[in-house]
Amino acid sequence: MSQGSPFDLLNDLTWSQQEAVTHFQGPLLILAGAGSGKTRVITRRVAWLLQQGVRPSNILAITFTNKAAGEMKQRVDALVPGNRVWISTFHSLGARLLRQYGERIGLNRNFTIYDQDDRNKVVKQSLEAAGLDNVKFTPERIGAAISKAKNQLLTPERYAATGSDFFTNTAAKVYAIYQKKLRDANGMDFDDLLYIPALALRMDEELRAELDARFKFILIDEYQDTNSAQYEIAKRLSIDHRNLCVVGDPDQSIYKWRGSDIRNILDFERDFPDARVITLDKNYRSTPAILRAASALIDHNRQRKKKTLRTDNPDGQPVRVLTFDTGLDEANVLAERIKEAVSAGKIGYRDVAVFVRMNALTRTLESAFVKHAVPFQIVKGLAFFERKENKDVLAYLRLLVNPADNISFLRAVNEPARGIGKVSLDHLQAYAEINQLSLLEAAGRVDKITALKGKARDGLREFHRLMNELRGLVEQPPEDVIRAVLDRSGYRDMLKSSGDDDDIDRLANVEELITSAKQFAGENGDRTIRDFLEQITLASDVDSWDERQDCVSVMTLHAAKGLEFPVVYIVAMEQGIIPGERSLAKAEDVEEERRVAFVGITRAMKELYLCHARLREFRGQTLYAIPSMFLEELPDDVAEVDLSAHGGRSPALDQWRGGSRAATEAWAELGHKQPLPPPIPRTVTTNPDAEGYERGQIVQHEQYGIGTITDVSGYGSLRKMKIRFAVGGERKFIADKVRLKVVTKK
DNA sequence: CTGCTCGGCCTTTTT
DNA sequence: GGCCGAGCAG
Repeated sequence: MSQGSPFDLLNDLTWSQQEAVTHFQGPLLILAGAGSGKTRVITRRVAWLLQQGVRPSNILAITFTNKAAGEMKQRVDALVPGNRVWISTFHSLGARLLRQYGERIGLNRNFTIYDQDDRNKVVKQSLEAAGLDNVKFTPERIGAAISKAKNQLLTPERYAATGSDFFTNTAAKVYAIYQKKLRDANGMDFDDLLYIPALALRMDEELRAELDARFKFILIDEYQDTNSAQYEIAKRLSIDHRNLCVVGDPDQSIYKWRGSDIRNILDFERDFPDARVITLDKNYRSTPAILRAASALIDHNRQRKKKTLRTDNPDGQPVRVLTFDTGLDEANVLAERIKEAVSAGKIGYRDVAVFVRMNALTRTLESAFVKHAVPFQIVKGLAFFERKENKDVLAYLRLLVNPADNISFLRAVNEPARGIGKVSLDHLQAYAEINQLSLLEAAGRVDKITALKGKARDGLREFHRLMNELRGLVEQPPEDVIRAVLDRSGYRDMLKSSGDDDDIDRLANVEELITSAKQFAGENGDRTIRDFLEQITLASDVDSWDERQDCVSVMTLHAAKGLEFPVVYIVAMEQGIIPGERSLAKAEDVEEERRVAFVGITRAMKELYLCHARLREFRGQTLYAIPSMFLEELPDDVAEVDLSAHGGRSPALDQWRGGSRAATEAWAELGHKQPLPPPIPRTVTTNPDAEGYERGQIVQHEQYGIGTITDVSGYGSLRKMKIRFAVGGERKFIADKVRLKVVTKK
């Protein structure tokens, strides 16, 4: 497509799509069903606005991932070359605004972006500082509460007012300390990147007006997954220039747990009464069979505006539900099937995607694909940068850019070992606290800290000197800085001289970091270490997806949002996995799980396979798995294919339950190389003496199935216990009332 | 005081 | 399987 007349931008679009593209001024809500060409509409709309004479710098387009932003940039550029439209994620926008305008509100632009890991560390420190580290709330839980509060634009004080229970009180106290610690360390967590700009836009009218005038046209993709802070930013930037266009699909809202609020899209018309609403419900992606499955499933959600997806695509093969004996079988058979289909020339590896509900499920797939020599990639963004050795090196870099970054200081200071242990660091932290210094500054005054001596003292002095020396390089090309850090910190020598074989790999990894930085800087001459670090931290999982490679893509259902594949497998469609165990208690949470499944199903273009196994190894134990309730909700034309050893009546399994020696042989005969899990006795021990129950025993309950006894207390008729079930979570029972089969003794 | 090893604990989804 | 804390040796 060339940059020619408006006609070129529109002639392959439907009437509703054209309407959406050519709506000029005023608020616009596009309700776009799955596969209805929404990316195409946004991209064309940006190009169309440019053709209408809107200046590129007046357009702001928000996407859900950096990858989507990059793709949109490319497509807009192909339509209108050389434009300078601002396309990014909300978080990148926030970071950029804070770097640009932060000084107006007293922020240093060299802030470090703290990821969730860092956040939890600061929360933990804050818990300790508040003397609350003995309470039973985990840093993760408190951190999640703080995150939620920020997403709702609640300051610590206002958050404290939302509840008077013990948890809220504790979290509110910690929140205040946490926020101070963050500011002192010149750190921003993910939520701050939205929270601070949103509050600034609320309070600083001058800034708000300036940015509103700058971003005259705003487009937001995946609007159903925005949170209050993001909504506030969008709204505040659309007061003088009310050209806010949002695109989304309530059925694909899958980030409620992260603070996204489905009401943002449902109430858009209330907030903008004059909004034009355009519905795109024609699907260009999938076969009718796949759409029937998707619709039947999502129809079970009660909190939902009814919507029908239509398509003119030819009917393909039926959607198939595949049943396996075990998760291991599932993985192996998948690998074989994919390999066969590719060998037969029907598809390429790149046409296939395998979706999982949880990252933990990729491991089995990984080994099966390796075993069968099926090329694959696991789409998990930061895996490389999350390796210990790379995190260590990145900590040095972060500390160079931001000397106040105490979290990075604590990580780097004794890596390689400089003889600085926990106790010495406690002394250092106490001194820093009293004198209002960063840890690095305190390390520079180590001679004044009498409690420190010997190796620790020398080590800290040396570390301080090293960081000073390296600081001079901070504006140098990123790869040079990393090289200098490796050389002068002793990190490379440590890896080189160790006898550990793994350290050879670690060395290769940190060297690879140099390559990665070089590549990053090569794309644009003036990129610094700071930009490199920001890019890494704000990367999303899909950003690492390389579609140029001819291989099977394995990813979570969440990462799959926005993508499409000719052939899709969803594995482990089992109760407790999807819907997840923790969602079962609340109907609205199960509805979100259903939307997660819906997102997965609607990624498929031609073939869709929904897989489940009868036994699944999970968290170190093998448990019976019940097929997902969502499978029951599919229409009748879905084909059920039982790929278990004997059509579901496996003698191996029966014998295994009996625990006979023959079971091992039968098992091996079926091609299972793994040893058998512990046998489950066939003899049923109903109602053994209530005193006989012990922690750690695996038991079976008539209604809830297999579970593990997690706690036993009391005696006789007062004896109580807790059992954690594979499905349905933990429940309490009175020992001599409950009917249980003991499956394995401890 | 540091640093290693072992054992117990928990595990959704992610910017 | 992976992380954290406890316990122990140097």
